[in-house]
Amino acid sequence: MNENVPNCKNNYLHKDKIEHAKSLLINDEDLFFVTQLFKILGDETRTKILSVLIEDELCVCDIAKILDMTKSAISHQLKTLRIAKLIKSRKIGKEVFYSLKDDHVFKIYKMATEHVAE
Amino acid sequence: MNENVPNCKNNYLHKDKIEHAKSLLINDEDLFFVTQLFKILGDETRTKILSVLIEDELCVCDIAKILDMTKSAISHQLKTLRIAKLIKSRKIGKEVFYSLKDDHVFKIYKMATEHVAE
DNA sequence: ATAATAGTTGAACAATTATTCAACTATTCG
DNA sequence: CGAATAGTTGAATAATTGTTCAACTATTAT
Repeated sequence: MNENVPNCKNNYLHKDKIEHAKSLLINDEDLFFVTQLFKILGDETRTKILSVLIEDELCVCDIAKILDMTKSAISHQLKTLRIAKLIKSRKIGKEVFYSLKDDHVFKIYKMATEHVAE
Repeated sequence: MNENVPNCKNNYLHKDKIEHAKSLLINDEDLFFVTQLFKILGDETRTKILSVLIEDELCVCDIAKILDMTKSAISHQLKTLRIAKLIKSRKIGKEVFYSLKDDHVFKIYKMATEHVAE
């Protein structure tokens, strides 16, 4: 099943190292949620949407205009962002206004930008 | 081309808002690099690899054993992480040891975990 | 009530990508 | 040298996913 098990003669040599590293392995629950979050942030359209919502709420149509994309495409991505609890919405008449749920995401972006800036 | 342009009667109403939001739109270069980084972090295998490299370098075979995956799969992902400059490698004999390049990534993870923890 | 508009939704399509497989290189050891 | 081992690589496959399209709901205005 796993080609590696019978090989790697140095197994005994690195054994302690491996055991210790195993204890550092991220647990399944954290892994799922953190990876999920990064997957959501790893899309250009969603990043753009979040960036224009920094200071104020916007309706779907506004966002579509700013990004020069269809309302449908934007709506799909807004749904993804809403399910991930990164944004929230409120309806006024026919319009639905979206805004950021908290500033955690921007701290993450800021940190990522710092990393990238090097 | 864009279904939205002729619609959205409230254009005049939200005009200032839209213009201001446009100025907040993340620029193309930052967008590319930040999204690229998050794409790389948005994979369970890569996240696991980074997590086991927190404290010490490991060879490909060690990582493969810890994650119970083939050396080939691990090697492919290590290459991705190396190209993204998240890890570095050094060769000793037949073995190639991989380690984190800096601790930026873990600050990002830490922040993401905090976000997720809510 | 009818028309117009804002937004949502599901299916289809296209593009991306993680893993597998097999073949390959490089290094060590007998 | 030849055998064994660590790791890499490219092609193929399978799964995921972002956008489009068309049809739909909900709200407003005439």
